Amino acid sequence: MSITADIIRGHTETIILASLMEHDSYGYQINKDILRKTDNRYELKEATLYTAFRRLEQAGYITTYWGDEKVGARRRYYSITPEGRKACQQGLREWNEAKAMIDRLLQQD
Amino acid sequence: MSITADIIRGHTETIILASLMEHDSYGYQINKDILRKTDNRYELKEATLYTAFRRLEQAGYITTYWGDEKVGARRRYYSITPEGRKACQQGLREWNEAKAMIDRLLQQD
DNA sequence: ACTATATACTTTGACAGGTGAGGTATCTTG
DNA sequence: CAAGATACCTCACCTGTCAAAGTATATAGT
Repeated sequence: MSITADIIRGHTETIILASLMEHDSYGYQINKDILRKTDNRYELKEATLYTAFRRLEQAGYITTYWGDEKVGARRRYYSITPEGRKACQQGLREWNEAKAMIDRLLQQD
Repeated sequence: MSITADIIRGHTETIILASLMEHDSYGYQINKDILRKTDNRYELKEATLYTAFRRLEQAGYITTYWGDEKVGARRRYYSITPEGRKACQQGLREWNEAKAMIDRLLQQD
């Protein structure tokens, strides 16, 4: 596992939820959005992405439906639920707390 | 695993190295330092701490020696090596990069 | 026509770090 | 003398990540 992935670990679900907060989307698109937002520095591995979707669905944080593409590959769209929105906000709060904590632990004083 | 632990995952080694950057120390003390620095909000589990020591030693980032306590339980002290200092600085750089990336991915825009 | 590339989703098995639970031993305090 | 703090260690298990493989459609280049 790359170091970056290990650092990201634990934020994957919140990152996906944050992306779905903007609008419904599908796996491939979400990953491309992540790639764009990070200036091509990071994207989730497919297996990681899709297993995260399963967990989020199981938790009731997202729902899913098939797109009605006439051309190209089929797309499975995901929609965030009210519980998912709460979980996203909670994840964001936890991130801010963890960030402050780690910053304090790593700063030389 | 607690949510916090999952977020911290991947920083454990850098946190320990950062602590040893200040001065040689031993497991129990390092953990108490972490607890103090985070206002009692976080400490490593013992198993996590000691397995991390083994990894860091194996990687050549720390060396170890027994303290010469006349009273009380024996203490195994750890000392950071030049390679460990480099790894700590590298870990700090990676943390700052990852932090900026996650911040961008989680911010609503 | 064929090849490569991009889009798009899925499953399987393995790996690595974190952790609960258990153990050992010493010292201090009530 | 029991309880709690100090101090260390190991094992088995869990969970998220990921490499690898597979399926299918569309497009661009040769």
